Amino acid sequence: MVDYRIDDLARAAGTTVRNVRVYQDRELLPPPRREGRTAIYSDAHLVRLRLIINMLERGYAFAQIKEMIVAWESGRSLGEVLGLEEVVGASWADEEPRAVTVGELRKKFGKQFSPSNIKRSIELGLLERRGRSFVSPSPQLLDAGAELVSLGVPLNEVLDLAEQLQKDIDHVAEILVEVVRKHVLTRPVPSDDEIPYYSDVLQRLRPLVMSALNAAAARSAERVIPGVLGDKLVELLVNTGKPGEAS
DNA sequence: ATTCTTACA
DNA sequence: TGTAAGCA
Repeated sequence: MVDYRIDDLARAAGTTVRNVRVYQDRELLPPPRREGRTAIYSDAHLVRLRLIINMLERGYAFAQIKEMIVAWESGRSLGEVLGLEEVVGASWADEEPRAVTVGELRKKFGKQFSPSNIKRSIELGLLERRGRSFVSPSPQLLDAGAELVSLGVPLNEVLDLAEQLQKDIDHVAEILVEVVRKHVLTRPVPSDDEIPYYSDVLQRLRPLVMSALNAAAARSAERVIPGVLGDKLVELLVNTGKPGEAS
């Protein structure tokens, strides 16, 4: 474990002793360990200090940085901090696998519920065999698919879509995670006092990726749907769809 | 010699 | 954010 005196810490982070003291007074930096009269900082402090400086450079005010840190420490996800949770709804957080009967699947997919489509769904991980019936690892995905089918999209193409979506999302998620790994989790083997921080980051990675994907998808949908369907059609659909809420 | 606190600009 | 005085 590497210790720093205040001067070492300031140098390592590329700031001044004075500023470190200010951040400390403002409670942006956790209280250092005390050895007699002098303050001893750890790598965790350095990581935090770099975060503070980074946010300052990006124009955040002290109060905002503190909010972030408090939220972080109280164990809330970044999504919650940014208020995305309300937009997303709790549904994105976690979903439980659900048992689905053959009868249910028949009802949802009608005569397109064929052995070959079942086989493909299983290959794609959309369904799992449980003896005579099935389990859906992601009921949301299943429902979304069922809705497309009920709208008249052939199940074959829905499965094509699911496969493509899976690949694309995997790719994007990998990029996000890799960026975090590269810039935040910089050590292959964290030191003892970094371990809490690392596990914190890992724990937040999942909700973080989901928030990011959701936000990006929402923006993308707004841009792409009118382009594909044509502005007039969308306008018509929006106005007739929710008469009460249409602006 | 260095750090810490307080205070002022 | 920098600087200074007085202290441990």
